[in-house]
Amino acid sequence: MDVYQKNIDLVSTKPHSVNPNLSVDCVVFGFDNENLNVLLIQQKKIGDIPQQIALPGDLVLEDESLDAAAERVLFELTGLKGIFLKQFYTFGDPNRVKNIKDLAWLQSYRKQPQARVVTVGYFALVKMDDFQPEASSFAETVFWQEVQKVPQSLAFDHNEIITTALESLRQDFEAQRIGFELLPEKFTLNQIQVLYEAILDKKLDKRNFRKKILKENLLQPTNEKQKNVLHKPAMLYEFNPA
Amino acid sequence: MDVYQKNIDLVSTKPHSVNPNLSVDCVVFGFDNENLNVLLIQQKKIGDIPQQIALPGDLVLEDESLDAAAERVLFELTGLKGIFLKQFYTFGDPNRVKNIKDLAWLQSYRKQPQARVVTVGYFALVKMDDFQPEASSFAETVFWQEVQKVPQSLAFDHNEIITTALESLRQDFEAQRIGFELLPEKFTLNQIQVLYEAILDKKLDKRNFRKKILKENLLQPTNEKQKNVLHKPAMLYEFNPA
DNA sequence: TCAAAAGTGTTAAAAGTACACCCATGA
DNA sequence: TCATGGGTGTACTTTTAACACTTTTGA
Repeated sequence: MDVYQKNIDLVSTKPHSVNPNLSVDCVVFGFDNENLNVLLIQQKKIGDIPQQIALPGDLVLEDESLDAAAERVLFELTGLKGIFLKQFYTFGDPNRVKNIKDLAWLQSYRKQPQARVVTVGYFALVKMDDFQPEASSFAETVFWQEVQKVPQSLAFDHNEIITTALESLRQDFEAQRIGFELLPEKFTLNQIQVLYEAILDKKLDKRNFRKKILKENLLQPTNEKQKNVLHKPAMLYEFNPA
Repeated sequence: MDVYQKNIDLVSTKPHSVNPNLSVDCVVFGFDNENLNVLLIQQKKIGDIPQQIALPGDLVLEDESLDAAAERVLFELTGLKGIFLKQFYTFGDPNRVKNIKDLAWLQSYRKQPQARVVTVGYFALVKMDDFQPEASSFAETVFWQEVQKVPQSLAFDHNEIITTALESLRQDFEAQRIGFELLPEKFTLNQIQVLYEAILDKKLDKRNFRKKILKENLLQPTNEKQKNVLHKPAMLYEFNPA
């Protein structure tokens, strides 16, 4: 049922005009069967100002929901779509886009570079080799960066946004059993363990981990094993939809 | 260390001007040793339009952080201060203030009644008798309403905001051991249990609950008992700061 | 003496934790 | 034959869950 069925149209702003005070930033975490990465862009070069590294993010359109804005902005900058993005926190320090390091970029890309911008943070978790990011719009390049190796000098307050997103990711991960989507169709138990260790950033006991994960009855063994490995080949499992 | 120490002042907006697109709404939960309540306001009467019930909330000032805005707005409408408010979600449906039922109020109180407004939700949990709310600004009255008895017809999307706030409250409550602050200085074990049951909205086993809560070593018995009760008087406990 | 809430223990099942050795493979 | 990661079981502790009767008080 549409709560707004009785609405009258009060919108006076032009369709597709941007709201200069409201943006979204997307923290897309990617797993490569080894490390947890985050998707970053390098801003296009402007004069002789050093190019900054940033999260994909941009202003929201006036007639667009926040969720839709996150999806659109991620697509425009990185070419990625079909990613489930979840809102996690809104960053509203009045000075968050007032640092001198960000001035040149703001003056080049924003009609109101002095405007206060509140940004709504979104995060997602994907399998890296399912997506081929391609830079466009004001992104010169797009790349995956290991979470532990993200430079401490991102544009705006993007380091803080990533830190907060990581906390939300871990909370969600411990609460629910998400994560199998991040593995190949067939995978070893050790691959899952590496995934869990990457996200939670701690070592887990092999035997206890296996007991726990198998007890959930979400995995079933295939009759295949690893090939061409320099050790005893591991059994391959698959996700059991049930 | 101040991240923004190198800032230059880029603000062109007038100090204390409001941002027409950004608001905060406060969901203050109160406990009266019996039920969980939520703090609501009744809007001031405008012509012959029915007065609506709403959450305390209003637009954010241009040079104000979101946290500060939540604190200020709550104070302006209800007189309450010194309450720890926690951000929980941002509501950004482009039509969330476009329902006809809200039109008269918007036209009376907003310079740009047609503006799209994104609202940042905050919640808090307090002991009801620590605070005496007093209506001011556009609130005609302020009152506590039992959570189960909140009318389904609040202004804007405030019913949805309360529902989401309740989920966040419960999540926080199960995760951490908050909640003792909501009781009188000396309290019975049953009072704590009633509090837990009110917040989590489910019955708990008396013996198991007592075992669990006492094992945490946060409570110590006083040598007082209830008086003038029509049954065996209960031992009074106090919070043990340690 | 009655009504009302206080107070109390046991058992069983489930979940978590710590820990060490043999196995299968390719080089 | 060696290096490498795969694979397995047990004992102990902690946590959770289910469940019923006696006690103390004021009316």
